[in-house]
Amino acid sequence: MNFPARLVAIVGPTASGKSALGIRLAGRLGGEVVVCDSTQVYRYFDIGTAKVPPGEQRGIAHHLVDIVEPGEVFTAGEYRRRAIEVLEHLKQRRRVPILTVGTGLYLRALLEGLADAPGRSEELRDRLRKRASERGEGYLHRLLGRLDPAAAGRIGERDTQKVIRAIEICVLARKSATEVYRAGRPGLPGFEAVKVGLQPPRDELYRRIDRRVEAMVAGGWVDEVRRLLKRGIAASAKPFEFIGYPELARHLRGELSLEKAIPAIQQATRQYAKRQLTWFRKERDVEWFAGFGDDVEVQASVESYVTSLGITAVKQ
RNA sequence: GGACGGGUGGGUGAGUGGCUAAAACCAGCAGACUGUAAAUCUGCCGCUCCUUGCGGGCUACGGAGGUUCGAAUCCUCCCCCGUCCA
Repeated sequence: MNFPARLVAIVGPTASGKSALGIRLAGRLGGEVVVCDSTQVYRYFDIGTAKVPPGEQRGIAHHLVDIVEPGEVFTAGEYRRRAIEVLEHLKQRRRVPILTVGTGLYLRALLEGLADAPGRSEELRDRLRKRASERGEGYLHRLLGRLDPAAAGRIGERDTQKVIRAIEICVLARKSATEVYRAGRPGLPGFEAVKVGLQPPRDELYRRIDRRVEAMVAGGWVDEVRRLLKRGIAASAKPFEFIGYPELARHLRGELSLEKAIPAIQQATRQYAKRQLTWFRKERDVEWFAGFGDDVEVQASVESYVTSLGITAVKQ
């Protein structure tokens, strides 16, 4: 009853074929896909976030997609809570969770847990930002220096986003963020993760990204953005920060031609893929595969790796 | 054919005699990142050598000459691009 259940986490940069591999593994192992992606949680933003359309899911359940409205703020902490619910549920039904991971922070939040720190406070953040604009550059960092010198030391002065979060923890927890972190992280009790990484050759990945962006546009991405705007979703909503959406919104306002928007989106996507690789490279205990997840040979070797660890097909 | 304007490192583009291997931005590469993470931030970014140092050498601002102690910056000629006049 209480022995740890296994889960498989597929990590890799965007367009490396995680979804295809996830569906394939889920099909073979009697599993269900649990998406670990900070953008696919948002409803209505479908094409640009590369959600797998229902028609291509091959009957495999996909969890943690379309769970929040565009106007909502979603966080790593919230992801962890929601994911744990899903995992417990799958465990009860003896289904193997197959995580397709684009957002490294979310995987870490799930597997290692987050410190017992206070959540976001929009009010506090607004106050901090206001004071910062009055007192000028460096104010927030100096404030953090007083509250938590160690944190100020490791966070760059210009990294306002992280400086604010650290101050937020200090103020709300009434002790330094460093101290809060020192208490450790809870991990993910009851589960054991098998991590599989996709790392196709960089040049091939970049080519595939370029082609995929073109395919997305050909597949109606611009219309999707038009509908989102028409629907009244504020251009300031969070998902409108995701790659491609700002560019296409500008295009629809007549400020950017499609001929210029497409290369810009391709470039931003390549840069994103690079950042993902930087993150995943230092992820521990990942078994790496040097190809794309939709390649049948890669699929076969991942499958045999996973089954060799004792994760085998459950009788249907 | 003539008159102007311009040719700078992968790109855009500053620089009008030494402080310039050459601002800034972009691209690229590497990295950091415990509640915005498709975010945010950092470093490197001509070649090369080593005793890795605010170190040495070489190459570089369209081309070739020249002036000067010293030139991306001044002069001459040539080539190319743009605009205008014929």
